[in-house]
Amino acid sequence: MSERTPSRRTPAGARPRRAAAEARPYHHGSLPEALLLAAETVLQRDGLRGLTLRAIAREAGVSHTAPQHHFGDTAGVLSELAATGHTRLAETMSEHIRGLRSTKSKRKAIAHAYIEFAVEHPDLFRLMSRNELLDPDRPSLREARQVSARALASVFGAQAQLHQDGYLFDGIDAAQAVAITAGWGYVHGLASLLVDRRLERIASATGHFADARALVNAAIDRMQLSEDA
Amino acid sequence: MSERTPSRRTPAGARPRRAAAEARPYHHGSLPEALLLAAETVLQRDGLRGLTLRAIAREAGVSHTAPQHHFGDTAGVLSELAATGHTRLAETMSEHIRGLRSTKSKRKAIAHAYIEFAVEHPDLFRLMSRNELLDPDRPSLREARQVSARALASVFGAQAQLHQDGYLFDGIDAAQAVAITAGWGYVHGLASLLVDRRLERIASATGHFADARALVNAAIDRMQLSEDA
DNA sequence: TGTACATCAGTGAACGCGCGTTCACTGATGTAC
DNA sequence: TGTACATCAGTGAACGCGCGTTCACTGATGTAC
Repeated sequence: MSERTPSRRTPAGARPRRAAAEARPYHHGSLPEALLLAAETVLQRDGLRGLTLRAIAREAGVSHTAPQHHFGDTAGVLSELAATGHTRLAETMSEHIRGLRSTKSKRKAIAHAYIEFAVEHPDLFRLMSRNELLDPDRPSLREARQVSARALASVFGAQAQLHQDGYLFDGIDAAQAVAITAGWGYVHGLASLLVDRRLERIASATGHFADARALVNAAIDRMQLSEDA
Repeated sequence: MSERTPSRRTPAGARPRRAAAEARPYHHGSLPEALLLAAETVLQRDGLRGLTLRAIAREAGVSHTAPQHHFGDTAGVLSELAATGHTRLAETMSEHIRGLRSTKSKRKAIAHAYIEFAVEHPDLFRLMSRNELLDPDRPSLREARQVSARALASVFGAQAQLHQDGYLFDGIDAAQAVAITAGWGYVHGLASLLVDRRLERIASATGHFADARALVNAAIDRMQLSEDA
């Protein structure tokens, strides 16, 4: 809105030269973080289409060349944003399965966590899948994806000892890879259909489900939950 | 390329006034169809980002206001394009299950058809899911979606007599809706992960699969194929 | 069979917009001596 | 403790680009009489 918004986090000892500027220091201090926050705000408000370098800068209240300085290009910001998404998704999933013992309950729980994340952050969820917009080789994104993949693999990959460090899937056998793919695919598909509003009609046609989310929940409960195929 | 490409379909009796124009009539005759073809060419070549009204017009060799004339706006063209995608997907699926008897074999076959379509037309497949870019109320899109949904429902929806006309899902019971959602979700998720290149690593880590597609095929063969949950 | 007129299909110049990028700059910080 | 200088962080004006949209137009077709 205003062109000179006062900084939200003015360091204690800052003595600004220009009185009119009201305590906004020339250097932001944590601009990259602030830009990512701004990016998410823009994403939620205007969708992926509105998520431009200039829009992010506007939202953060800095000049429109500042984001470029830190992230290089649009793909850079989007990749960092997608990385935080994966990190948060992984956290949600871990929380949901914490304390659960049976594979069955863990699978249900992680599926619900995945769906919940997608529903609560639909645009972020979509962004995380839009590889054409991202730079998949960015270390932060690579790592964050590995973390969320690890969570899924630990629950859907049956008997496995997954490598905690090093390359995530090194040495897993084919059956396990298939199990992980199947579980992930199922959950990802339900989440995608739900977020893209493709299930509205079928959900309402039955008269049995309050909404599409309820239908998806039922589908998760029907999920192949046993160890064997 | 050239500004005056001769029409591909000059009507037999056309007598162009300007000799230099080499038989391109003022009226195209089938511009909407030609524009959709051009749109798909652009989509394949430049991706969704490059799919603008002007690019489509360039590709079709007409003035850049012509598409607007027929489709109104970008969402109009994209919706029509998505509709043709759904129609073709439905055809592929129907072909794949033709002649098969067991539910099991039909489910496998329709899943493979879905995956195959996604792999062969990745950008079109993605477009079909991008509801933000489409006008879901366009009759052609609505109808085409219904046709492809019908194909899926006929195979994943267990015992049902599906309504052949009228509202597709009218009166189906909850269990059937869940079964359809589950089947569709599974297949859609696998297709999405595959198209978005999210399965490369896990596929190659096993040393067992030639590529991600092979992994997905294995996941389909593992699919829950029986009638009961 | 001809003429007038409405309607439809497509053109092309012009517009304003927001975008990413470049560039010379200024303000602040850190380091060498 | 001070001074000089390099480096980093952020600014703001200017640019060219492709986009969708508008508008007055022209060419072709169909219909009424």
